[in-house]
Amino acid sequence: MVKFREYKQINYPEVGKEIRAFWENNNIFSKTITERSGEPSFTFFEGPPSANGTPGIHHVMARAVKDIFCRYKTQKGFQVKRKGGWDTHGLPVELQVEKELGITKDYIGKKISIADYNKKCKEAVMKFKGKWDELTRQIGYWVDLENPYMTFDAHYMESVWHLLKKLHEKNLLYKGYTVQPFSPAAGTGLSSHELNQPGTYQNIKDTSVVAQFKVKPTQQSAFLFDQEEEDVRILAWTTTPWTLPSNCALAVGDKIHYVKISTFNPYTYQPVSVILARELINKYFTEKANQIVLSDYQAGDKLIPWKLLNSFTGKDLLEIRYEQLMPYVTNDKLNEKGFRVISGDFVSTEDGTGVVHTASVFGADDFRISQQNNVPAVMVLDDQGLEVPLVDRKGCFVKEVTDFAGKYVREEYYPESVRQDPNFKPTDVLIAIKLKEENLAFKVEKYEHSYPHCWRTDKPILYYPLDSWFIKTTALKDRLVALNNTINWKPKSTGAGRFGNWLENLVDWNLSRSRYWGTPLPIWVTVDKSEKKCIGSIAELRTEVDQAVAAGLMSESLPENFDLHRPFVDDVILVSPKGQPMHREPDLIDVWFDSGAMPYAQWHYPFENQDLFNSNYPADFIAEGVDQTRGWFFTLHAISCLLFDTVAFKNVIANGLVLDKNGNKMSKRLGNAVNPFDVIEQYGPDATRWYMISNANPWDNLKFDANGILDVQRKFFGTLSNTYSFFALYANLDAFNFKNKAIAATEKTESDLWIISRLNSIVREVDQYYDDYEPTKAARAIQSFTVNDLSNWYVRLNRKRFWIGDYNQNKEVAYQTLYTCLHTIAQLMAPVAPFYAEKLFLDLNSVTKLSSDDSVHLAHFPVINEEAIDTELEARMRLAQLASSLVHSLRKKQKIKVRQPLRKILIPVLNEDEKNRLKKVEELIINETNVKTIDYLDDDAGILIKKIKPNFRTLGVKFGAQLKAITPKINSLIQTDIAQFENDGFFNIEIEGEMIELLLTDVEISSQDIPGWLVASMDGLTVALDINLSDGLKKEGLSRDIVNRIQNLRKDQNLEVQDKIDILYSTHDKLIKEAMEVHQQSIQQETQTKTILFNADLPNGISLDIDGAEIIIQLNLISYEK
RNA sequence: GGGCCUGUAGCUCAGGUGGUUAGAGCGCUACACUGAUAAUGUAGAGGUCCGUGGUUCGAGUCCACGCAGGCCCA
Repeated sequence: MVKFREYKQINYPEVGKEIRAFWENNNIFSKTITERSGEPSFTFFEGPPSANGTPGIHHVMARAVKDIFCRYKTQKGFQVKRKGGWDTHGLPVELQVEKELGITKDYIGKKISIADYNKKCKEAVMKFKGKWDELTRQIGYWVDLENPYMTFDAHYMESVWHLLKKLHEKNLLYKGYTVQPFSPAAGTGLSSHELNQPGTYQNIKDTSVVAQFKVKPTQQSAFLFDQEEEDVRILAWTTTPWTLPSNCALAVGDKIHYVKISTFNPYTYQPVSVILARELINKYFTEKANQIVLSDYQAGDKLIPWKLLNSFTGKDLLEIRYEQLMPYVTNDKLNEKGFRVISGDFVSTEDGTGVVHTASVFGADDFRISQQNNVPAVMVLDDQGLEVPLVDRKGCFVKEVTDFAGKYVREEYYPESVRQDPNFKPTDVLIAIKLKEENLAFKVEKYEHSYPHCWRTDKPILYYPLDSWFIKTTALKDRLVALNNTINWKPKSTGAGRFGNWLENLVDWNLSRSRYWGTPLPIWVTVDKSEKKCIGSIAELRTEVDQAVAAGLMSESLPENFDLHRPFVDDVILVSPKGQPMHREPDLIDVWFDSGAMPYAQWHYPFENQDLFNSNYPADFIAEGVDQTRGWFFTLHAISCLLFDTVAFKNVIANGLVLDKNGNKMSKRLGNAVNPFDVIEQYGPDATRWYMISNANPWDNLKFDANGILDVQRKFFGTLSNTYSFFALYANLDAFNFKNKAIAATEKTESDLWIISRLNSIVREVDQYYDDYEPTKAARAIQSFTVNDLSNWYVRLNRKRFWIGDYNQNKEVAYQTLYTCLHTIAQLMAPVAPFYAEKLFLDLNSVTKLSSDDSVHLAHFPVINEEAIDTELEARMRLAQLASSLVHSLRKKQKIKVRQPLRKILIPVLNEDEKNRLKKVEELIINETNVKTIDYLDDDAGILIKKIKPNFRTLGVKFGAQLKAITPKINSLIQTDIAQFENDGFFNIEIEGEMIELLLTDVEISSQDIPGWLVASMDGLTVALDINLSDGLKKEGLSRDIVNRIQNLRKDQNLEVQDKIDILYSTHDKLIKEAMEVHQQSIQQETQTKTILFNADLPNGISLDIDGAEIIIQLNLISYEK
């Protein structure tokens, strides 16, 4: 006879290990996929982590979320393929290798070959793969770890090349420039990482200029002109005067307040009206000077008078045109679209004038807002006819800037000897002098600030336009936005706000990276840049190389297993259609393109697996951290939209962060990082997952506190396993195995029907929540059902059914009902707590074999039995719970223990419906509260005291402002008023001399009190309790006390539940003796006693105290009889 | 500086479409229960719903401006 497994206590980490072994030994994960062959597929994309660091606790969270929906969809009958993946390229890997080798980027290609360097990178990137895989298995995240995609794999890279070629064919790949840190002295660009090296930022003194930009009178600027001939100028500040010839726009802050001030130029003494931020007035003008009348001013006066004329916001200034400040280079395009005021989100009023001079090619902000506002750059054509900026790569002005041609823009670039010359003047100073003379400068001064320097040469860097390859994402911006609107984002705001706004302000995707370890850009160009080729596959490259061999440019064909990485691909020279040699563009592509390409590259699409790809694209679901919004979420979306005109994913959860328990970010440096392995080892995977999911929505930040896991263990898992243990204990005693068919509903008790109704309601609810990607709500609903409905109500009410008497149908119904609930809970909780759910499922099935599935994760999601849902019954039961709770509270107040039976409860009812409802749950209330009868008090007698209160919802609509007067009137109605109101169905009251009519729907009437009774009420239900005790009731109460004492004795003597006993007793208390005699039968039944005999002399008996009276009991175990 | 999120009891969190007495669990205190027992029940204490204005008969909820924390971007 197989029995249900019984446990003394549950060791949750052990459950994790045991079930993991079960899964691995029985290939359950792969069965969940193979057994769903032919079913519709639900597609999930795994966002690839980088395995060059160890996993953190937040990965447990992220992976739990992914896992939940994959398991759920499998339950719902879908086939859910899940390929693991690794992000292997990129800067972090390079940096780690450089740290390990103790080298800098300068060494690469010199002291270490690129080949060796990349070999190191390849080794380093998978350093912690073992740890990742182990954690993945420990937390039960089911994903194919055996055949993951790797972004450095040749097949993967080939697919990436294919995508790039498709982009090229669609004319979405182009070469342009971005503004990046550049060191003219070293002749090289600097990465943001190099800029973050210590010592890079140094304080230097620069010549700063506040320049005057003359406003053109137009319709937009009309409000700035008080007189026709007024000289209105916008003041803009710069610490890099050498960029002023390249000025193309002025940036203001939309919300910043600006003013127009009438004054005189301090260098030319000419009258002028200047515009600057209101907050910065006293930086340029003194209060004292404001006292002076403008017309009193004489050229050369020290104090320059000023007068505030006008005030407005940045928004008002937008699109105003001004005259070019230093017109060395200009053209029609510039005159048409340049030299206007635009909005800059970075503009502040901390320094300068609140207006920022913008030279699009010499500042990162400048470049961005110029692009966004369609402002052209100030450029000239070089010898080859290519557009170049006004400063060359050595840091000198080009010849077109006639006054300063050939001069270094920063004095630090001059040799020391030149700078020592007493007559030497830096270019910035020369520019400042010129501006002063031409009435173009308002203020010139030295300004000390922190500025980045090149770590190689120790000279200041420039922000400079450098060549880059771009994907023209802006060309399909509208489509990107439109498709995004079809994606179901969790939470919504991340999709509409964070991601949506990002798409609205999209700039082209800069693909180029000047690095070593990554996917090389597959573009070859001729030296004169007139011809180019984009290669889309290895085969294509092979063909091209053969042609190059034929042309004598290459010595041999491409070898088998050619590595597409640098440096090998750099050595490939192709031949152009015109017979010119072609060299590869040296850049690598952005690693984000790698990961965004995973839907295609993971299957080596289109070279292999076209069917697999077609049936698994786009993804139904992905989930990653919210920090991926502009990372993976974007690259997936962009590639998919640009090349396939579809979304890459239909549903997405953007997780929040996992913080420490105080809400601080976890970091290894602060020592507050939580090691996930320790947590799993200590608390087990299920409680950890359940805690993370049930505590807060995944998209909210989680304050991780291990105490929370303990709570979850105690509250949810403890209660659930207790309930199972309770079931197993008695089911084993009665040899219950669910072999008889399910008993009909007509044979069930009210509470059986109720819990099954609740169960079905909860199945529906949980299904809905999972389907809506609301794991937190699902987990909370399951927990609430388990703890509140099943354990605290159903089991509590039905305890006796399980352990009293012989096996009968009533008992069997109870077993079946409880079994069904536990079994269903196992299925519902399986996505969130896969291990324990499995254990519960297996333990239950081991005896009954009701389910043919080997695993809860192979079973289908519970089917809702709509007929079992009885909302009326659920409402009744709430009423019973409420009534019981009220009686308990009355007992409590009177200090009458529950064991003492009471005669009667009186419940006032307002109508027949309410009475019938209560009658149906009468038994339950009686049992739960230990009273003999319930009487119902109709209102006919008129003795109920009623309470009336306004129904603001209806009154508010009808009377609005009069409510303030009506409310106290209603509250002050007396009993006879209420009775009349109820009788007539309406009631008139006088408000400010006006009669108004109230209807019954305008108020809520409830019974409040019964004169002369002990009452309690809540939510409209009132109960009254009769606390008079008859002798009979007292004896019955005593008999229960006696049972209690005997049970304690049994426990003290370590008797098993099923052991039978005989009892001898003696007492001098008359009432106790009578109680023993009157209730002998029930005492015997409850305590498994065969015979009870009175015996005055019990030397070995145990003396017990019952409310001050003594009883001596001797208890003998009857040897077990077959 | 911009976008987005969060702010409700000591802690973790609920609070469609505005409705007057703001809830739950944990923790705390007291009592009860004692064959689910490392469980359970009942009651109590605990709140300027981040602040300030506004809309409204009525605001935790709607609007505006702030403050604090966080993420991303600059």
